[in-house]
Amino acid sequence: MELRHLRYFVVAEELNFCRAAERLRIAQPPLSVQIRHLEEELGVQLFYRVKRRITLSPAGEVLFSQARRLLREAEQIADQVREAASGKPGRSRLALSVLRCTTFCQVH
Amino acid sequence: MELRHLRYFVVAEELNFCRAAERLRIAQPPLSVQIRHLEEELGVQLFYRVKRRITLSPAGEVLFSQARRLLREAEQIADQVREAASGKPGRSRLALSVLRCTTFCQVH
DNA sequence: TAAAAATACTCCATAGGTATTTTAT
DNA sequence: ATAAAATACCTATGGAGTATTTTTA
Repeated sequence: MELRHLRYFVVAEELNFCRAAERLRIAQPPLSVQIRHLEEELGVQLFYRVKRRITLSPAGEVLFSQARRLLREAEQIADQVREAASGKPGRSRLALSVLRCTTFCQVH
Repeated sequence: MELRHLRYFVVAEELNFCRAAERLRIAQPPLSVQIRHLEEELGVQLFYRVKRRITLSPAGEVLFSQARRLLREAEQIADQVREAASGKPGRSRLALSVLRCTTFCQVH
């Protein structure tokens, strides 16, 4: 599983694959393929495909909220790293939130 | 940035690139290249390369702890999704911890 | 001399594109 | 007729390997 799969998945959730592909600036078939790869790797069906209409499966709903969170955290990490390199501690509310959450997770 | 970069990076941190590459079952040059790509994308130096000896930069240290956490969370997400698909709520301590942390992060 | 990182290629796996088919509006 | 997903096939980007160089211990 790569972040690319999750980036595609979270966009694909709220639209049909055609419009999602447009948003992602890729063609529709590659998007369908990547979603299928993700499903195969997880061993789980993420979308119900019924009559050329896609809807999220329960597992897909779990992945949607979690994937969105993970992608947001990945962005925050990149920001933190850049801040650390620029010398400034950069105590933004966002960065602090991440730090607090990290501590919370490590404790539990 | 992809999870692959972070997987390579966290292994590379604790060893020299040669031994890290062995652990990752890839050759040393591709590992060096991927680390460099990560540095280029972040626009940040992660390792000090002094006299063919590598050490973590401050930004690298930030990334190390955060990347380890993100990779762990990615694993937990995959587990959660598989559990959701298998029908069982699967209230493992790990899964609960993630859920709690998610709530915490979303609130703040 | 040995050991480790970087450089310069070569190769190939696979992400992404194009064309087409299928199916349900 | 239209629109959307899937299938088949092709292309090409870039990840990974091999060989070599550089540098330091």
